[in-house]
Amino acid sequence: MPILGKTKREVVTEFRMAELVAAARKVFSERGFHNATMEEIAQLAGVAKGTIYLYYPSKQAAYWAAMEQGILGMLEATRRNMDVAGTVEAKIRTFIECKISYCEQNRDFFKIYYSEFGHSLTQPLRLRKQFRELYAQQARILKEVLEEGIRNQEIRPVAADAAAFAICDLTRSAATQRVLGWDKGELRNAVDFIFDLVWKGLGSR
Amino acid sequence: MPILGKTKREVVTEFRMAELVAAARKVFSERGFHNATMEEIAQLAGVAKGTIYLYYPSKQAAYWAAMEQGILGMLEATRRNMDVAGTVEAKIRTFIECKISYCEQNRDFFKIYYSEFGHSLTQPLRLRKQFRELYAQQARILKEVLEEGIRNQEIRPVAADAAAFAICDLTRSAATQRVLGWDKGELRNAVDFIFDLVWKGLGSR
Amino acid sequence: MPILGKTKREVVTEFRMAELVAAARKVFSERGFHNATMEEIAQLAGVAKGTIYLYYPSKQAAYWAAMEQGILGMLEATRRNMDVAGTVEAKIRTFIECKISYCEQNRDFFKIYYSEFGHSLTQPLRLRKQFRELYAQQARILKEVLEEGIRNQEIRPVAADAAAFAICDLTRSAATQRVLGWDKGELRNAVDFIFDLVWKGLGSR
Amino acid sequence: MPILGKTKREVVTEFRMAELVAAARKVFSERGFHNATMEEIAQLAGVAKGTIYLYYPSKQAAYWAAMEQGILGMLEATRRNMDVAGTVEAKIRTFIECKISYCEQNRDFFKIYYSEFGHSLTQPLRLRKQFRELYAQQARILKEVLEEGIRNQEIRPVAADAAAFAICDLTRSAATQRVLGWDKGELRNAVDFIFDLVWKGLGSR
DNA sequence: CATGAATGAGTCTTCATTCAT
DNA sequence: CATGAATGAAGACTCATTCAT
Repeated sequence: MPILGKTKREVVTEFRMAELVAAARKVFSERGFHNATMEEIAQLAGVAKGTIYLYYPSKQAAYWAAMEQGILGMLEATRRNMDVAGTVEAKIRTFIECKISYCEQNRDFFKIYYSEFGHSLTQPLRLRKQFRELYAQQARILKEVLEEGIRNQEIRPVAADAAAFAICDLTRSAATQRVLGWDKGELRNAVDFIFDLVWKGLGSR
Repeated sequence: MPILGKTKREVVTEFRMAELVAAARKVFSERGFHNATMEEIAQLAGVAKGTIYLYYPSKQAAYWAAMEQGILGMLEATRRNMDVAGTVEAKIRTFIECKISYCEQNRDFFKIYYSEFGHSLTQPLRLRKQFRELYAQQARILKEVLEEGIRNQEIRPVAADAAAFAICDLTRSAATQRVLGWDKGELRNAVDFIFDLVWKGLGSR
Repeated sequence: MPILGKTKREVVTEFRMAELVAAARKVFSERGFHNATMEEIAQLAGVAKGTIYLYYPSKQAAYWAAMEQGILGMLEATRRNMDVAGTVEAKIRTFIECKISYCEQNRDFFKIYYSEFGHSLTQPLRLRKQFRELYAQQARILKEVLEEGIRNQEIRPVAADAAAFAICDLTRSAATQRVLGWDKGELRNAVDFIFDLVWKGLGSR
Repeated sequence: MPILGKTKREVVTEFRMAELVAAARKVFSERGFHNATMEEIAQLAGVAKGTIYLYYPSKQAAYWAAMEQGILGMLEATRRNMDVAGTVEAKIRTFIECKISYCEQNRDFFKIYYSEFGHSLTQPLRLRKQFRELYAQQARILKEVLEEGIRNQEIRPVAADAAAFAICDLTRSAATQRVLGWDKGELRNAVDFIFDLVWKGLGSR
């Protein structure tokens, strides 16, 4: 007797997976990949160790799942809000704000995400590729906006991709400072600061 | 028979330590902290595993020594060159150029350094403190220059420390792209790009 | 509504068990006891893992069932054919031929059977007993024939049980070589070889 | 200060390895490969678990080392005694006697050796190859003797390799019965029985 | 000082078995 | 009867660290 297209079992499964991802995210964010143990994740999720392996084939996979879900969520939120914004200016500001705000509200994710940048130089190539691909998507969204700005002559003719990376990095840095508690000011101020820097720095005059 | 204030033993010790730091740097940079083994470091340095423990009390310590040396070197090089530069403008440009250039020439160090940012959110507090302290020194140098610029009215009255962090991050990002080979252009162009962004972004008009 | 003395349930049960034994035989023969998994057996039998436990209390039991069925089948086939044979000579030849031929036609069984000899030295005593008992039955059949031959003076007065074991072993070895494909000749030749060796070796002259 | 071509360390290493092989042999022979644990082997050898891995890269390797050493020992002993024997008849008898006697005196080895035959049908190909290769060496020695006998017309013109295998198998069976305690008679009798069977069975008349 | 053999705590992963549905 | 998700015990293997030589 499936209701709403889902059997009870499917609902349970979905719930379990969500719990597991959340537990994984929390433990990985607190300990880092290597110091996290499957045992601790299992306990936090309230299941036995073996149960994790019913949902994820390995520690790596669980880690990746936690991160990917977070990145996709951030991407999704950012994109949705940018679509609403009308001007190039508003879109860039929205991008900065959304990312910082999402990271602040999803600290566990942010810690994993951020530390993954650190790994990206030492990890085996295959894992790096996956991560870079997701990261590049963010930059791409921004790049298109920047290119629009350049066509409008709102922005001077710079290398759009380099600029996009720069904005991403500045935003990430700001997020870090807020998550770590170094910056305890208003979100608005942090966004304004970056946006001003960028908008003036790239401005056409 | 001490010569030049150093006994033979001290010279040998110093030499050994330098070799060990270099080996550690290389191995840690290739494998990351957790996947590096003392065995590999020892082999690369041409000593036995136990010997490392005569110079460093733990793996962590060896890691930290490798990183600290690198950061201090970078700091030193940057400072020396900035002192020569006359204007605020030149100093900022020098800062950016020196850091990128140092990172490009010391890739092993850079990889460790960069990945340490990733760890800085998940590491135990004590280690983070040490790292942050060194990192903050760089920002401080820059902050003073920016404050000078603000007094001169070359730079508009922004929060100097936030701006300093922003410049550090932008610079680090550029270094990353160059070390990873994503940016294969002239060093000059990368420096110009960041400098222009910053100088225009922070400029007084 | 029992028909032919069996209710529908009994028929289904019997069918299920036959399927399970066949699946177990196949998987055990391919992987060996330890590397076989209940999961794989279940899949091959087209049932869920838990279902196996409705028919067999443990992995060991399933394994044993697969083997026992095979041994009894071999014993039965051998006995039936020996009963038809008239002379001692014919009976011995039939024994050899039946065993080899049965093994060639039931390779899954043979692999388990053969590997069980290997286990028989390291297994806990209780399991060994069961296996040895079945094995001894074969030797006993042969022993009686040999004793008949000795009474007839067709065979010289040797220890009948030792001779029976020897013939069993020679036969098993021949079967192995055929199953492994080392001996690709006619079945007839293999049988002749063993029989000649034995008949001449044990002959009264 | 090496003495007799060996440093003290080498002597210790050699001793350690011998102890480990012996412990491995004992544990594997009692439990079988899968039920043996590295922990138990280590305890029996009086070392820590990790120490085993200094000498053997894996459980498999330790197992194989224990077996190989035993097979080579048996081969060596057999060959040495056969070389002394003058006639074909004496050589065959010696072969049978040596093998049985070696197995009786090295029961731990024999159990592993014997059980390996069982595995040889289910093991991955690579391992089987190694084992079969060693096994085949024994058969080859015998085969050459048989061929000599055929040339001498002491033996009727049979397939020498099939006969060699048959003798090996008969011998192994006899060894099994003695090791298991089924045959508690004189070694001499067991040897005589097999030899008579074979010698009459293959005899030229 | 230098060595490297030895240690053993620490973890991921597997899989037979159970049991609520 | 049948299911298959959940369990958790068990074990191979790694590697930082120690210490006798």
